[in-house]
Amino acid sequence: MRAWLAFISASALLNRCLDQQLKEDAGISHLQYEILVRLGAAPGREMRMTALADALYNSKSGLTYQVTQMEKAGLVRRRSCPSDVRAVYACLTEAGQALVERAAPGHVALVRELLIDALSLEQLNTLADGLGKVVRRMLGQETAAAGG
Amino acid sequence: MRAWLAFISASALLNRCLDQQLKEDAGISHLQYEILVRLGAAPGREMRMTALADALYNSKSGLTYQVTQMEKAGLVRRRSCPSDVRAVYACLTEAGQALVERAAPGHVALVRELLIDALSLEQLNTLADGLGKVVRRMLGQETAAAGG
DNA sequence: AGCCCGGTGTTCAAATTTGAACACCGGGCT
DNA sequence: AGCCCGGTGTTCAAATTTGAACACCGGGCT
Repeated sequence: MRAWLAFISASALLNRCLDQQLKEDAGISHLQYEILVRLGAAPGREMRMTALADALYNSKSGLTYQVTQMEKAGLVRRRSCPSDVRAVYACLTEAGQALVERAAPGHVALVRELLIDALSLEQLNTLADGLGKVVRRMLGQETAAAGG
Repeated sequence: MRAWLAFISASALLNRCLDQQLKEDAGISHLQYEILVRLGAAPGREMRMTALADALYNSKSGLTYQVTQMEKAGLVRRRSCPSDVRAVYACLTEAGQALVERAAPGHVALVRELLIDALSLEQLNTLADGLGKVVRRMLGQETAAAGG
């Protein structure tokens, strides 16, 4: 179970550390940063609320809260969908775009320092392959796992 | 950055899934389960509050809250230290011990199913070595990272 | 003995997360 | 057209987390 212990420790520490840095650096949480990044990478810089929640493995209500906060801060804007009245798009504003661009270098550098530089290229590839498979398995059998 | 993406995805999914199972299975959160396990493994089934918080990479106030909750549930008991009036020990009660023993098999089985069984022995060793190194590096330079 | 720095665990308010309930709409069926 | 199932995003209360402030004590120094 050495792998498991290392995994949860690394996970907790990395999250804590990155959250800290982003908060000092850009005044946003790691989750808010991820929201900005996803929106920035999406076509038209906008995404459906549900799609965004799924991409971040976050609850719908949690996302509603965060988007509301970020809208107050001017980083994001809500837009309703013309073809489906129920749907809501979250759009990246220019201020949001500017903030990601300002925060990204430091964030990427810290990830590199804490994770990438600690490992060999081979270790990184193994880690990416292995955890990628873990993620695909979990997404494929969420109900099976809950049942058994 | 494939490794990084896989890592945070796996981390979020695993945590969510394990939390879910423990809540259904034993009525406790993943954090509470970890507290019980650490106490169970400690000599005398007790630990200083600060030592416990450090071991779980948790804040002191967060631990105070959780221990209070668990004390109400009868899983844990507070004991003050005779040699240092400031110190407080959290001790595992018999009910707490019984709960871990009841919850552990299912938890371990799920970890095995979701993580261990998805990977080869070689992948597991690489992952344990790599992430272990990451953890040691982070613990060694927490202040350095905050400064740069 | 007296002072002071650093460590201990708790308290508090504010922020965030969680999950259930909700209002509302789309689309398939008759 | 009318019904109904399932999906959309939000609201709400309760639980939890966060971080600063706090009260208190230990131990080294004089």
